[in-house]
Amino acid sequence: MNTDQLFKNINKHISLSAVEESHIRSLLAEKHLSRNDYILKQGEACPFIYFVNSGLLRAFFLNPSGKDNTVMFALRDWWITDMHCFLNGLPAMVNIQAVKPCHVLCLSKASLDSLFEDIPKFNRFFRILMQNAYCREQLRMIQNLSLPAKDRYEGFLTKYPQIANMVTLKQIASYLGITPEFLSSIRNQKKGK
Amino acid sequence: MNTDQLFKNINKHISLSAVEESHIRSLLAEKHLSRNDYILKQGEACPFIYFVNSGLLRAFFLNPSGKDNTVMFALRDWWITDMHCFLNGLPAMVNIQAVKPCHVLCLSKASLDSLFEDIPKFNRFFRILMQNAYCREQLRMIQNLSLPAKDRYEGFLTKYPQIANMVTLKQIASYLGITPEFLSSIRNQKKGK
DNA sequence: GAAAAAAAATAAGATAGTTTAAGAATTGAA
DNA sequence: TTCAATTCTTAAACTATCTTATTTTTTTTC
Repeated sequence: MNTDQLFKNINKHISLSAVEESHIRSLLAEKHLSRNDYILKQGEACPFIYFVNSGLLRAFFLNPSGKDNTVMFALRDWWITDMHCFLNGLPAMVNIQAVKPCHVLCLSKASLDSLFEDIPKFNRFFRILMQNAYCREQLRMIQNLSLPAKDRYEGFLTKYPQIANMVTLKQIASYLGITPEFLSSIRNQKKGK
Repeated sequence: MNTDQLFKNINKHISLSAVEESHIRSLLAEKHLSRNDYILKQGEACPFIYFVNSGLLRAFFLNPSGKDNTVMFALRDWWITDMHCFLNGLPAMVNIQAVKPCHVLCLSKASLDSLFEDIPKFNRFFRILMQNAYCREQLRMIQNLSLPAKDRYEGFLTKYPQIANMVTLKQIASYLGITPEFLSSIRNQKKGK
């Protein structure tokens, strides 16, 4: 199991001893996903948080009438889960699916809780993770509220150029909260200029 | 300085000794705000996080063309700041203004950092605060993307009935990302039924 | 490398939400 | 208590975005 990327990620914020690292390693499972595989489905239990070693995942919500809304993408070096349901032991609200073949490391809720107890500074690490996630989400909210679709699209291209290159127009539209047809027409306008 | 509410808030997640409580108390300042007073203005420094002892605050973003978007409200027992700018020492992106007269406790970034060092379990407390904030924001994002304005309005009334009673229609519209005129017409439709 | 499947483009008609503007109702400050 | 300011309502014209349907292009699979 390759955990280099993971510990590079964690050590950005706290420093772990070799013993602590190997303790964490003992709590992890790994999973290889093919394109389109699901690691989480709406309505099912959500006992894991995933660290992305490689590949690209997409979390999305299907509303009762089948409309697809992308909650987030996760590239290499990102953490992903349905946080609310993971933390509170609730059935998942969102689906998480591999957009590209993925290699992920899985940490269960029980293991995470044990880390908070056994390695107290892990609280600090996760606090920073949550701070960043909250700020990112808040910024997205401000932009969704204050900008028209075209500007949101340009913001997305600037902020996540790698992701923009790996996902379909449909998935970008679903992230921006517009229809693929409308995004297609936005692209077309831009070309015109 | 009345800190009962504050420690009730903190002790929901960690338990503090009397010594720790009085240490925290020594780091706090308090502030009384009249209606419409600002505790934060876009572009200015954002060195504090505020705990609301009483009253009601609103954080909002004014885009270049003057459109007002409400980022959050904060009632008694809530924490509020421009989190991204507070944590990273950046000029504020949002304004925070008293909707009703307020009594708030102020904690500086430097004091918060010192708490993370001196009372390590404070990391746990703040982690949980950030988890909740992130999940709340994510849920709001899903609803904004997947629901029409009328449903978002009903969701707001159900989730925050107290706030709905204390703020203007204009401010609710600004939170929902629609114009006051359109919210007024939604209200009118509902009355019709 | 060809057939099948999925994605993207295009276009016309429909709708949710905005803009502007004016009058009615509330609210706040003196 | 009154007056000025703000907020709320209403309505018509307008626009961004959606829906539906068809065609073209790209991708996947056998």
